[in-house]
Amino acid sequence: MSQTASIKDVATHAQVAVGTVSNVLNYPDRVSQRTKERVLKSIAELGFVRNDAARQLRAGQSRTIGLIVLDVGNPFFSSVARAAEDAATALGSVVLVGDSGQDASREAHYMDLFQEQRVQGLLISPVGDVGARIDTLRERGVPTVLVDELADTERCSSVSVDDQEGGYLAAKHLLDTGRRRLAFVGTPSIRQVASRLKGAQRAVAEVSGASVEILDSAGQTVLAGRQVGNGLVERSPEERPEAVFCSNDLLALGVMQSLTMLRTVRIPEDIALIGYDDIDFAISAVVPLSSIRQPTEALGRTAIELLAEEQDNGGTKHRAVVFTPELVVRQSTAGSPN
Amino acid sequence: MSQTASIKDVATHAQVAVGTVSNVLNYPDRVSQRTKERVLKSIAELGFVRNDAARQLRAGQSRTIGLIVLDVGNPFFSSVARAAEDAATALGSVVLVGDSGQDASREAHYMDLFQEQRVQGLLISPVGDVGARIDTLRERGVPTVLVDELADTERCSSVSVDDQEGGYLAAKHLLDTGRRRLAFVGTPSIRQVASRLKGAQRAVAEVSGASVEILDSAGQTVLAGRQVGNGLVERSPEERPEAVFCSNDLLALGVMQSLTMLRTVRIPEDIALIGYDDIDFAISAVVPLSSIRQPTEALGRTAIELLAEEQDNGGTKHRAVVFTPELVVRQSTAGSPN
DNA sequence: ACTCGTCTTTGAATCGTTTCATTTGTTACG
DNA sequence: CGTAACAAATGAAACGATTCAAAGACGAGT
Repeated sequence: MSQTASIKDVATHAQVAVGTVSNVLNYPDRVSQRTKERVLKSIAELGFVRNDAARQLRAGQSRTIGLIVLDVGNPFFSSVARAAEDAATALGSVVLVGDSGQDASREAHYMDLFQEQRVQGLLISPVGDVGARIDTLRERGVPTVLVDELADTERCSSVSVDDQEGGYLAAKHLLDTGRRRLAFVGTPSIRQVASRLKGAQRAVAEVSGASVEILDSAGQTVLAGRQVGNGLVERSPEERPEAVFCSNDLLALGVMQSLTMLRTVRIPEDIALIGYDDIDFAISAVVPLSSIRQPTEALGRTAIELLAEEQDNGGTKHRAVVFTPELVVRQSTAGSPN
Repeated sequence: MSQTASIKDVATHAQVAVGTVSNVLNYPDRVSQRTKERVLKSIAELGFVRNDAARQLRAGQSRTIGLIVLDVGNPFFSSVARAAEDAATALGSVVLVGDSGQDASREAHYMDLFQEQRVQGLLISPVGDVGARIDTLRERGVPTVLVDELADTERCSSVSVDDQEGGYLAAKHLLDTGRRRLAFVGTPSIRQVASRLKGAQRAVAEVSGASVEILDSAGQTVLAGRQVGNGLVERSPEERPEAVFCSNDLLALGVMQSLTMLRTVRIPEDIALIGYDDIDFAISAVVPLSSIRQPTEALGRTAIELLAEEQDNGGTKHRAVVFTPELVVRQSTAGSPN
């Protein structure tokens, strides 16, 4: 009564065979008008709802796509995730989002989970070394697309943004506006961050007398940025950098909070500040934040497209799509120092 | 070879019965040390991974909890979602997040999906009228907990925050600091927004000469806020409100962007501004934003707890937990007008 | 009346687990 | 030596859908 009705119950109720009910659901054209009506009526009366587990078991595959991101709280990733979800929905699939929190063991946990769920495919911003697992998945027919990370196209496809170029753009901009003593804030143990740093260092190397100091942050969050900012405020003015490049906007906003809190440091006059990602909140910061914009929607959409491609070609051909980031100048890097 | 191994393959390989393999996985104590080792070795060699669909089919229920939110891009909801995920993980469950985007049909879509997945339970911030569906789910043994919405405890449990009180606190604060002509920005068709408005109106009614104008926004996003803000900037100074209460922080940040863009309006001198939710970005806004803080972690955690309670008592008893919001004063409402 | 072709319907087999009543094996004790 | 008691291993049945070869229904053509 109150329990869920199965296809068998529907068949009994409508006085047809189970196969017929299944046909009504999956191949309506094969069933005569009269029978179809009767079956649909029974379905409605019993409140029948398909059991997805049974379907999947039979089909051998789910309609689910796994997505593992570094931090869902980060607007960059939530934007990518949303774009991926929309694209997947259009294809009749569902996206399951897992948050690794930049922790390799949580990442592994989600990979296990997704493998147990027999996902159609996997989108992942990797933390740990996932190469071997990706190989295993590919052998078993589960294509993987790296997100925000360049892949070896022998192995799998990827969508990414040229992080080194982004880092170069940011540092170049700071140098172009007259700053020489730069600081880089971030966690270089993360590959994207390391690349951005490398790009920045390349720009610095091009200008004589320019330098870049590395400030390792404890994470990539607003809180971590605030800690780094506090450290800067405590320094004597001459020891402070003239410009700070943060490896993402959350960090930059945190640094900005610390710097502006005590009003002893002015942005951009004393210290210029630039972030990365151009999240929606960058423009409405205390001092509107310059940043490097990444095409998040395109990333999410393309990731799903590449996955579909792999499914079509049986996971034999891989493609690496690389987008180019864009400099967005706002007040936080305006004018020049002195 | 490259295909996935089943429990049967493992059994053959380890020369035991399928039931034994299952026991190794689920009741290791029932199996002798020697057999266990042999089976585990086979599992490793074949790279066996449990098929979750088959497990669920047999079990009749999944380890999944569905969560439907109004907007994952909103830090309020992403924070609630994260807390719920953490709490669920501790219980060995997984949370599937669906974004209704405040659209009843997308909401219905996700409810269908979750029902097909035979979720353990459902957490939902409802848009449309979901009462009937919740009843159906309950009859079928799927408990529901309303999130950020007060429930009729005859029907289901809920976790919410006293929105009317929050609205009252916000408006009272504006009035206490001397403002009289208030404006409320939001979409009152959303219940939470309507309650906040009601609370604000109550506060206004207590002060003679005070008034509140309602500015209906097209959504609850930064963009919608910017549109409303543009409208305010265009008004002559005497037609502008002295204080603006936005039904969430995203709107408030949008309004702030418009107002500060042209520098003709000063915050808080000309117009005081207060938001709602106290998202992380409120503090780092152009003018640090006053807001009403909601206990998001507690909401998410408690939602999962209530779900667990319902599972224990068979969905017979329901409980409505209501949290109290808190005023957070920052610069955007400092001082007094004139 | 018979055959052929087309359209519809049937129901057993299958997917990969878990469960549980049985069987088999081992040890202890009278 | 017989058997009770317990531990370990077995394998068929069940979960609920989809698939597909086969059977059934019906009309048209000869």
